[in-house]
Amino acid sequence: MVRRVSIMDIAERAGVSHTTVSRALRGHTRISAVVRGRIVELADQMGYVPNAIAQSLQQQQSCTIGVVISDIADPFWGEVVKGIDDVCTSNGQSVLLHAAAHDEKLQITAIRRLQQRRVDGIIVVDSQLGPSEIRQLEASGTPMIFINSQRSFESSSLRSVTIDNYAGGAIAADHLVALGHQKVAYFGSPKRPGSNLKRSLGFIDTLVAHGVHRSRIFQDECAADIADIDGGYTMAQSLNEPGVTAVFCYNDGIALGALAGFRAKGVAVPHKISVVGFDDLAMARYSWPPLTTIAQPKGLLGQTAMHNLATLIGGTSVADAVLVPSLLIRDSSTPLAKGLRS
Amino acid sequence: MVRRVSIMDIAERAGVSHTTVSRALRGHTRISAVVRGRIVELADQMGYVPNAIAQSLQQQQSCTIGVVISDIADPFWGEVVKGIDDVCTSNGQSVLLHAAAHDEKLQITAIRRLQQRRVDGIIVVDSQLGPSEIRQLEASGTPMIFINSQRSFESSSLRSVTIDNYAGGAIAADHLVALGHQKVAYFGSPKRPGSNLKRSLGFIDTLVAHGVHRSRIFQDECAADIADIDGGYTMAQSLNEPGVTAVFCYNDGIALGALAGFRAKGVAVPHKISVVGFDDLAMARYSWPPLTTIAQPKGLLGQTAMHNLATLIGGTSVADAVLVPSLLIRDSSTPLAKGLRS
DNA sequence: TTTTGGTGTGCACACGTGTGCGCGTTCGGA
DNA sequence: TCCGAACGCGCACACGTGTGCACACCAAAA
Repeated sequence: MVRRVSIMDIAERAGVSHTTVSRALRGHTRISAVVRGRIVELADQMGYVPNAIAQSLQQQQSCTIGVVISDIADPFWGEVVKGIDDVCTSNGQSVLLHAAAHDEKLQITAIRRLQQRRVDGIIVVDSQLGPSEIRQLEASGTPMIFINSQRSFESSSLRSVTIDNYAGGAIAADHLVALGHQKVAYFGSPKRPGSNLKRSLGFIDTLVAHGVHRSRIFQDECAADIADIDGGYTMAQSLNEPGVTAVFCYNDGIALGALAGFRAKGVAVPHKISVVGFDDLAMARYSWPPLTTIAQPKGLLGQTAMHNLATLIGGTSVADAVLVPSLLIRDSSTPLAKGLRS
Repeated sequence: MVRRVSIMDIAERAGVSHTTVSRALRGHTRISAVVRGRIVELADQMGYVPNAIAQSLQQQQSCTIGVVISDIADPFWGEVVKGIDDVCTSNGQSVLLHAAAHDEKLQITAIRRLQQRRVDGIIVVDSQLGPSEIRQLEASGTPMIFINSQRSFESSSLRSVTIDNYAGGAIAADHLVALGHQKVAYFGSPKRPGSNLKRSLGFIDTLVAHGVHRSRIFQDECAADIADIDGGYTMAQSLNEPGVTAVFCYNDGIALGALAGFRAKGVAVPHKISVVGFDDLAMARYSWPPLTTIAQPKGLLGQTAMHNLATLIGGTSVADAVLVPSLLIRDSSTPLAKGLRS
């Protein structure tokens, strides 16, 4: 940290006390216009940059928001962070970023460091924390928002912002049924048990409500230790239920893998089989064929989290927020061809 | 900022001065073992969390690195930030993130705010700053690293980390010539004039060195006000030089657009025309066909920047770093078919 | 017993900023 | 001319931490 000019330096040059300089620069009343003018000019001329650290110490607030994220390189979370940052900068706050892979220990360490830095609040994206850690955090009193967490909270300082996974599954089912599909599959992921269950339930319940018999709904799940895209590839390869004409995948990663798997197998998408993903990753637009998917409002997720966090910091209580996903129709889903009806 | 226990609180409870508490917790010598034990236990029991803000003020260093980035949602920059964060956390530092779209004013504002926060150094990703702003920053004395900036610096506190764009263009040329292509095109972008020029020069110079006549090298450039992907689409559509069998694109965005444009036009990639991109975006793997590209070492870019910044902060001077890109062969480029030779 | 040296602890200050309170000055009205 | 009010400014403290110096104490050596 380079030594910089302080208000004391300005005070000395102006022949006044540092109190006067502080008041003049902050636009305090009851400072004579001449003195204020001289101080402002002097500050500019001397290249004064206010010390936010000292201000934070004095004001007992840092105007800083901590963000803990599993993988900043993931384009999905990147969009979420962008939403957070947008609201932050318009609030005059800054974002302290801490990456912490999918690991409880690392996430706790990151949160501790942020608390040392006295952030005004914390947003945890894609939390992997267990109940005991949560209780520990409740005790600390720092306002926190969890985005797409798998659990809910009782403490007044902890809130969540999530996507309605059940509704997302239902939307996918509506779409496929409307296209005429009557025998379908769900490609799941064991890595996120909570959201996986909700998406599959919403999907299956809605299919059943539309009159699709349970025996015509197949489920598969990839291994927990491989990348989504590889899991999707494998499940597409090994799918050999005759007559299945559509697949709904837990997320776009699995769906993109499935596209590749079907292509390798010689099964044309969407003419022989329709594929629907979840998330709307940036790359979903550029796959071949472009992927029909249940889009998560990623930017909105971050913005809502930040808004609610600001409210929490302000001392007002807020409710958990649930956002609804929307159907984004591209080219990987199509009406059931006549010949494929079984 | 919630009121938290300070070393003074601990001191009071332990019946010693805050000095002793500070020394005990920092592992200072010349503190009796009994007193230290009691203080450490008390600190733990009272839930003491050291105040990094006060420490920063006292130590005159914040252990914080500022990162200014044009678009955090861009997966390319996300990987770079990940590289920065990796080194930061292992150095015990934190990352203060500030987004600032492609706009000089916003970037300067972001830098000012980081300087107010007294960050130890700043990394500016994809800078759009002009010479006069640069001079202003030199004067401030804050150590800074510019990643993939379009210019170089004289000040000892300002350094750059860039990719060797000329070499990247040359590698693309080598690859296409090796595949037998003799009539090619370059799809450029006017948004980043510096790197665009270097990539095209490296490409063209090397083609000429391989014996390709200049009259067989076509260049096009998209409009500055549209997205890369749309620019690529348009350029592919409007390409009507007969006999061109390969295209090298300024970046993957343009290349992905070109893939779509050629497909819409009924020109098969790679059988009728090979396409090579630049960057290796995450989605380049999942396009159809998967994109051959000149890969930038994105994580390394961030890590190198952070390493050099740490050196700069330590007071030692460093040189500008130039990293070399590498060829990543996928399916969008293929040997020239016999029938297409002109 | 006095001197010397080491050990454990506290005082007081520094870092840079903001603010409650009080003091001196000026001004306007009676 | 006198008095109250408003104005302009500084003193002193607070925020939480770290550290140079001094001081008190104790033990061992002279």
